[in-house]
Amino acid sequence: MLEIKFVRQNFETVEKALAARGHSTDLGGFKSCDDERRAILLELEALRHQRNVVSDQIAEMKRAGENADDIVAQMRDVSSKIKALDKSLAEIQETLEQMLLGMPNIPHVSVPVGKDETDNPVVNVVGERPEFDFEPRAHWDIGTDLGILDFERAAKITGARFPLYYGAGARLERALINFMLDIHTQVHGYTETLPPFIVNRQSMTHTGQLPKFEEDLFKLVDWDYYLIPTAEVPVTNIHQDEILTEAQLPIYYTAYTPCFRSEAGSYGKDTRGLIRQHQFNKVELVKFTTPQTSYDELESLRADAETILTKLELPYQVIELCTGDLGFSAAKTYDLEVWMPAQGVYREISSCSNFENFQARRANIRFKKKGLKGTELVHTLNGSGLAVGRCLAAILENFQQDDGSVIIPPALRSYMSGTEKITRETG
RNA sequence: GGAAGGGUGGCCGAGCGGUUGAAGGCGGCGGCCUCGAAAGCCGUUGAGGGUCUUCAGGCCCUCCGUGAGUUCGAAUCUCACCCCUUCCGCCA
Repeated sequence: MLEIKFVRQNFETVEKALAARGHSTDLGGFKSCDDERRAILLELEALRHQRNVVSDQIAEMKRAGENADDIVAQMRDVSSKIKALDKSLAEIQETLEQMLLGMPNIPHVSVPVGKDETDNPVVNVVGERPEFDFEPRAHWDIGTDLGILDFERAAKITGARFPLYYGAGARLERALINFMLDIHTQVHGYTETLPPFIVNRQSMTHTGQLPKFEEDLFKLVDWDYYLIPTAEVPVTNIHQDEILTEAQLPIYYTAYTPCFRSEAGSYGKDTRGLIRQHQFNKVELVKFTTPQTSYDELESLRADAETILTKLELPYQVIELCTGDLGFSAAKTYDLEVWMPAQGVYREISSCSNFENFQARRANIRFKKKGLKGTELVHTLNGSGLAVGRCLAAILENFQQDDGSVIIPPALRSYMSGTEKITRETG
């Protein structure tokens, strides 16, 4: 959420920034609401002041044994006025709040201007794409033939876009999760967390999924609870309504969780394979930092995610999201895209973002500097480190052999009891 | 699900319907003492918003789980909800 004062004082900047995102906001409505709110507030505070002063008078008169019936009667009037104003203030405040909750973050100055994903510049290309002397097959064919993936039966159990793994496939997924968590905790200094997979409406609002993107979420019937679309939601909300000390920062968390997304509006997209599922596994990285360090922290967060791809020997590229493709809450985002030989394209496998204080303001996460008065909002960041299902898909495709088997990347073998290869027999 | 108790400032904890923004303690900060430190002593120390001012700061409003209500006046009374603890029942 943007600060109301900031929007008020930097109208043109905000308008321009939101336009660059392709966001249409009627800021005129905001202005009149904001003016009205302050007018009401002024009047209300004056009346409250009067009430406070006179109430003290009444107390004194009563103590002195005097009769205060006259002013008490007067105050009855003032009180009902206060009540009425209170109500209109609450209403206008709610309207204003909803407007602010619906406004996306302002892109960082370094973010390239563009209209959609075709304008995202490639920052870096890493690793050697594998050469095949045969036609590389898609991971869904490889996995199904090996007997480690079963999309048909998954559809019987639930429906389309759900995964079912067997044997070495299930084990590979688990190995990837453990591998990623171990690297991030033991090498990169993140604290492992295992958060709830279901969160309440407030948590979803804090990180920006609500109120605008309700249709992307799975909601529980009869509960105001939602299945998490990413660990970002529960983990960022760990510190909601807290005042941290500067010495505590930065805080690094990593979490494995399943993620649930309705994928509304993506019917017909990536209908086959593990790329777009309603349920998938992900290891997430989350940081809480001071405003001064957050952009350095974004670079190191991205490097932490890249480490996983490098160790797995998967070719990938780094792109920077342009203003038109940036997510709602993000000020700056890098995407990591892994090479998928069968499709001949790079596919997103990680998204690393700095939200600056956008989420912190919604979630009320602040910190205090030693010896100084007042508080400051922290900056929050997060990134996938990595999406596990897509990672498994990338391994199947990049490490596939002519005979339909798949080599296990060396870095993972110790997590697979030394298994070097998945074959039809071992699968 | 049944019964009881409780949610107060960074933390712990007191609080008669009217100088209680809130005693006391811890922690933090400043000072005294000391070669230095500890201990001890003294002082200081919440957040959000509005408004005035060149700044420092002044003035005002709000906040004692959340939301309604009673009252001239609510941390204090009433109701509903949420959360926590303990006991009983059930259960992975």
